[in-house]
Amino acid sequence: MKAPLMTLKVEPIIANTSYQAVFRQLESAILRGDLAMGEPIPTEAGLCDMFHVKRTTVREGIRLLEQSGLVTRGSGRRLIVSAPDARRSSENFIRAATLNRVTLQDLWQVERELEALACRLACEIITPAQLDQLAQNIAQTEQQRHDAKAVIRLDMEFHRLITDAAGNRALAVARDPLGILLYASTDFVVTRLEQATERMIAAHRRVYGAIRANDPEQAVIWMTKHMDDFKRGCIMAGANFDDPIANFVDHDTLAKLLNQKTRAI
Amino acid sequence: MKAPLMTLKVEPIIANTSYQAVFRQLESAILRGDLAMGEPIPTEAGLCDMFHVKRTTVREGIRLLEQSGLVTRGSGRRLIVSAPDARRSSENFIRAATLNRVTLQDLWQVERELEALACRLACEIITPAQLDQLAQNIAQTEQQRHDAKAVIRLDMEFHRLITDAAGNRALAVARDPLGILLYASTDFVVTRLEQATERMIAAHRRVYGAIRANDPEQAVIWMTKHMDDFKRGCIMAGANFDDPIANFVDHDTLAKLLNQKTRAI
DNA sequence: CATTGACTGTTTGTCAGACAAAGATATAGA
DNA sequence: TCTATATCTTTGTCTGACAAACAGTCAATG
Repeated sequence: MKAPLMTLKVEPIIANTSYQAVFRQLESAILRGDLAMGEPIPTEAGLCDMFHVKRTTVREGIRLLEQSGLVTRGSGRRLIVSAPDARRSSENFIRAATLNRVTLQDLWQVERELEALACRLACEIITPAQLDQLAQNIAQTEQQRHDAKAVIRLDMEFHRLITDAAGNRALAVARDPLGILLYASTDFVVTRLEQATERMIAAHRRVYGAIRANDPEQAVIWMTKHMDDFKRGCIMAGANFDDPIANFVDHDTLAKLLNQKTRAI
Repeated sequence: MKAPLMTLKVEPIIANTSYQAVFRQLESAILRGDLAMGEPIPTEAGLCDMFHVKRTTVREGIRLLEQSGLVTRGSGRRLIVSAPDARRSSENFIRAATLNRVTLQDLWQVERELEALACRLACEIITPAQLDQLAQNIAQTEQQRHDAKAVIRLDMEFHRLITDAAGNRALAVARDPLGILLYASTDFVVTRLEQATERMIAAHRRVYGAIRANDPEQAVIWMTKHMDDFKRGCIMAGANFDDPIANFVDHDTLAKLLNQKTRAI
């Protein structure tokens, strides 16, 4: 009697609420380009008229829009249409990774590959200005080699500079959160192993040299060594690579890293 | 006169609203584990008491939480705490990629690398059951080789199966949206080039064989060939790889792909 | 003339209270 | 014990209101 119902293939009923409908329509309008980037969205009162719902409903829909990064707060109160930035993607990824028990190993494996790709791509198209930035980064790292926090920050920046130089926006979006999460758990490595910093600087110099010389193979080789070194350092410092990242990163650290300079992709 | 002000480094003032504060606190509670996964969040009335704000404010905060994927609708009306799933990450990435003018080339370069990584990782730990699924997928593709839509779907599934078999959650989250976007623009390749499907099937068979034989190198080689083939096919079919993906994918197609089977990560 | 300051209307953020409908729970009847 | 009904909770939406922040105008001031 009941059995047939179990075998019946049905789609779950999606109870669409009004505020979700408001969100979907505004989302479509933005993706379609009907709401121009940089322009403010209509006023709440205006949206009320358009959708024939009350302000409370409109506002709840706008909150969904806000959190998805399709509108941001400009100087005034009005919300202006904008493209979701890397920071928001990173936030999303970090939340998902933390709660889904992603391990340090998981992150590292992917990051290792993407860094290599970034090196390869960067070789061909890196600009002199970007090369300068890399050189400057290395110089700063050498100067502040005894300031663990500064070293971590500069290491993150080094990798981010290479990713930027690769000129691949998809890569930038994909790698950013990995880098943030991975390096958020680096501090104990740098602080506990004196040589770690020195090895890091040496590796950075090699990678820089290879990219400058437009030698993708060498760049990839050294970057990979650098990443392997990183893992070895973590393990020597007592990290279990199969532990979920939530074990390594406290939320304060993460929040600070996330709120660092945001780069438009 | 004005110059000094321009050089003064100041941070823009962020006017924190109450509903954002509600969101942040609930977010923290979830990430910290104070609100257990699978449990419903407190009722709106309860939250009003806790935060000393009115229901409208609480509700707007909850909308932010909802859109970030930290709560989902269960069977009832109550919102239950949950980890953001791959689908949500994909939605976010797709929005960001579309609006930031990510090109087909960008996507393809990253996807190519991640597919290779997935193959390498899958070799070591793939289960017999997962191998069976791959074999079954290939068989189905052969059967339905003349149904373009089915072929695309099965191709997507093939790559997803390999990613799953790689057992790396970070990889899964990173690759999923790339796959969706990339294959959302494949249909014209398959429909215009008769041989495309045949070459695809052949490549899939090779990759499957290599993974089954636990031969990472061969698996990567064939997967890479497969990806290169894909690009060549697109270009032969008239696609300009440097065009933003928005040019290739219409929103309806995308919506359908996104609403396909969601897999928990 | 450029700047400042006050005035005005608009828009947003928050509050207060209300009600219908959908779920959840309890209660009575088989 | 199980089922069906009644009752209570909770959510989604509406109504109306108000203070604070913002944009614009326009006169006063140096």
